[in-house]
Amino acid sequence: MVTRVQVTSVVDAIATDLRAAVLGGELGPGASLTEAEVAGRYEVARATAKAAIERLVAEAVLERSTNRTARVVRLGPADVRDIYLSRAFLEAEVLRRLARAGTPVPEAAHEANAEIRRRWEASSFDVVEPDMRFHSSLVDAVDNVRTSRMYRSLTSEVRLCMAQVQGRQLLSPATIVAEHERILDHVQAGRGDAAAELLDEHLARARELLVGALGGQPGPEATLPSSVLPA
Amino acid sequence: MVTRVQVTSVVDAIATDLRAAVLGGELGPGASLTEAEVAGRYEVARATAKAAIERLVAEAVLERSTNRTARVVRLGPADVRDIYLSRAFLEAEVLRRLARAGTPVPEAAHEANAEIRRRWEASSFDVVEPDMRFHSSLVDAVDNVRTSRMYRSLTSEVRLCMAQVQGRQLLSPATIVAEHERILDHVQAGRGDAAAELLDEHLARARELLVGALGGQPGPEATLPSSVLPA
DNA sequence: CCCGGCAGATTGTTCAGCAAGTTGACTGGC
DNA sequence: GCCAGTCAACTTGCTGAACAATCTGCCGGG
Repeated sequence: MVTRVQVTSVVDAIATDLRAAVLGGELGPGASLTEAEVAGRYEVARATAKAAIERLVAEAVLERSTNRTARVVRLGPADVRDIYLSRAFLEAEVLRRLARAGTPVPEAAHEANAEIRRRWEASSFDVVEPDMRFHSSLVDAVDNVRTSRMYRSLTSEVRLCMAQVQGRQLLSPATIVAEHERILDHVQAGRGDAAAELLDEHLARARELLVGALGGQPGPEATLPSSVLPA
Repeated sequence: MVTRVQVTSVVDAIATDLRAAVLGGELGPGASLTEAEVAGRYEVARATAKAAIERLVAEAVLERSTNRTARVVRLGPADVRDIYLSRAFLEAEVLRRLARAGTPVPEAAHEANAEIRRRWEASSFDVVEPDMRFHSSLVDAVDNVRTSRMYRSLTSEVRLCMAQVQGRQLLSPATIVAEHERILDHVQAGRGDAAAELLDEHLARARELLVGALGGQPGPEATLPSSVLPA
């Protein structure tokens, strides 16, 4: 049997650590990251720090323009809407394709949803990890590497959102579990359109709560019944 | 009035030039690109060449694993299917949303299609640029920066495919123009599902021709009538 | 013929340094 | 007091040289 080992370069390790720091909230939005600063903190050459920073800029974790120092991105209401809408685009179509192709719902999706339920019953409200896992497992089920890759970049930004609203309560786990369940049912039964519609509402609700937590005004659609939610 | 100037760093310029070389076919699939080689060719420091190469690796124009020299990616039949399927995912949903929201079809889409027709009437068969523009303009019409960004990374890979089949004739311009026209009609009339279905067939056909040109075996669905094309 | 090891090529990373660009504070004029 | 211009400190973009670790191909020994 072949066991693959993950060779991580120094740049990799630093990028990973910095990403964790941002996602963990140790580096808040707008925090500046100088090349020399990073180089000093990890005791590496400036070129190495530069490479790590550039990688995170490419990942949209940091932002920087020429000759200016990198900062942790600050996601505003417009960004959240943009992110959640593109999520909806991808995921809705994925559900339709899964339903049409009759692909059985992946076990991982059920498992992830069960994990949310378990945490909720254990009075834990930190369910973003299994929630992400639920959605990702569905996208991965279409077995398309580019689609999975694109979705991963979106989840990374969603995590960033979560880090920036730090523990603020959003959708209740109970609601999440129930809606996920219904989505899976629709997919399993081949009702792609229904699944897509439900997902749209699910994401729209989460999105507006997130926008609210970030201090934005609710979108116009937030006051309409979900059945007429615009695309 | 404020005019924005595009400041391009050396790394930028080199990456752009190398990308053009790959897309222009001067660097065929599998061609190796040493850091020292690039540094020498442009008379820059190796670190600069390295950065340019890494950027192209991130763009999936080049590929490289640790301690190994970068090569121009060679796209196989599996890659083409993967790319075109993810294109279909994104674009189909875009068409549905445009149709549902009643967004008027962007002028740029009509214009791009007209350009294809003009070139065809001028007996030119190089219509990939306006073809791409047609599809991109539709995606851009939903006005979602992340979606546009994801689609752009796909078109970049499609261009790479085109570079690797070098002028081989694929879909006839006449077919392309007609199908585009019908897709626009469906969208304009609010028939999202019909538009999505048609797009699926359009892309599936292009995909299998491309796979054939790359020497792959046609997919199982290629022999079925397009009406039952799987998702 | 196969295997091991050696030499050259290539990458990962460091260090020191310079030019250009940015930032912020200080100063002088109004 | 406020604005504009100047200047110094900080920061980034890029360079050139260097060294260790890794990879590749070749050659000789078994």
